[in-house]
Amino acid sequence: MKSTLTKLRERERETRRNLIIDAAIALFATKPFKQVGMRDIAREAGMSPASIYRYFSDRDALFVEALCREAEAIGARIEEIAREGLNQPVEQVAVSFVDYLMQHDSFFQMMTHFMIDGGISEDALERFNSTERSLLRVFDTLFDEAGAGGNIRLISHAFFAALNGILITFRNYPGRKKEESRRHIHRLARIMAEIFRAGVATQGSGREKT
Amino acid sequence: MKSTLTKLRERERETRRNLIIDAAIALFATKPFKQVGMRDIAREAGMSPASIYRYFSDRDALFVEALCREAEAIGARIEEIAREGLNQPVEQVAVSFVDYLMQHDSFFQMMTHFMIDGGISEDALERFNSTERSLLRVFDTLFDEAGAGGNIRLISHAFFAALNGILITFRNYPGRKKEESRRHIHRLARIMAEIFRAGVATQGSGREKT
DNA sequence: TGTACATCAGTGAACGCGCGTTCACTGATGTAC
DNA sequence: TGTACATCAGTGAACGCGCGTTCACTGATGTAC
Repeated sequence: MKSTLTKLRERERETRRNLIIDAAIALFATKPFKQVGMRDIAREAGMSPASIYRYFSDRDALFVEALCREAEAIGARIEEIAREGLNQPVEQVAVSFVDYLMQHDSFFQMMTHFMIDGGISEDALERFNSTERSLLRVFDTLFDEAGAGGNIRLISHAFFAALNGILITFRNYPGRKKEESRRHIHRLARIMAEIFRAGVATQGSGREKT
Repeated sequence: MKSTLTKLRERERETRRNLIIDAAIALFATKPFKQVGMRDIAREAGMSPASIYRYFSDRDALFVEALCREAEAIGARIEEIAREGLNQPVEQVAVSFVDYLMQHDSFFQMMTHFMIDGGISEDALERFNSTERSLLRVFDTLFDEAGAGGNIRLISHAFFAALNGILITFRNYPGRKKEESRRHIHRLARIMAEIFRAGVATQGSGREKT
């Protein structure tokens, strides 16, 4: 009897927790990552700032949770696109990936934040990483099915990194309107995919000589 | 007479200014970008924090100046490597580029900072951008001389972005020691170069269909 | 040569603000007997 | 059924701290006459 009751309570606790994450995500759609503060999230979630700390040890823990949830969503979407098996899965994935992250700008900012500024807590980092790894795995299978030669793991790492790089470098390329940037990024993503398909097919990249 | 005097004064002013930038750069070698504050720089330059504001309108202005100086250094180095005309210029450039930025970690952090977090002053942004453009031009000529087909500008954009992406994604890949990360990044840079050489030669990437 | 005034570099201390986080407390719900 | 106590969610206000930036002032150097 006791156990069912505690279970109930835990479930409720879990929903509360998710509610907070939802609030954060909702705000990320509104303004840039760095401008989303604990007070904002509390207001959005309909509670006091102090309450959040009953569910998350600190800001990073909450943000990592949100980030991971999003990363999983991206992974699922990519997987789906790859599985639909159109004629050019790599191109499709590339464009979808960059487009998604452009559409969810705060998440990209958050991702780079965690990647660049070190000093995250051990747990958060572990959590973030396992998510990143599973995202990379999706890219692995993509190139596997595209019949890439050589070290597939390295190629998919390179591809994933390349797409991130496109976003970082040209997301805010100044003197360009938003729509122009989008087009440019799309074009670069497609070119990147083409280059990878061609470059990967013709040679066994990734044989480690060292 | 007056003009020579004012010129003298201006020159002195210029040296002071450079001295401050030097101080900032020296600190960047010591600790991460975000941890370098105005007080630190002042101490390093041997002056009071308030004095810095006689030479720079604000923090961003100073940092952009430092960033641009570094970017020019990188550009020069890349150009030299490309000009030395060894058998694999693209690979060489790729590896040198990522290695340089790993060795000057704070600059990479600074670069991404300016790229990701918008809201820089108009002038700073303009300054930063012209430097970025000239760096991109170095990559342009690299691919030009490598005999790339298609739209060279787009290819070099993609390559530049890809290298940035490698750094961002794997610079701090956790669970890896620093030396391992370095090796992995080097390997990815080399693979990226190989893929680009192969992928760019075989097809005319970048024909805009849209 | 001397005096009054303008200009400008330089400064330590203080301001101001944002923001994550904690404090001390309230109120509801469950438990023991 | 009632009473005393434990547990836990929730909270507004306050704390604390970092840090960019400004203030009010000093001192040296140049200029005018």
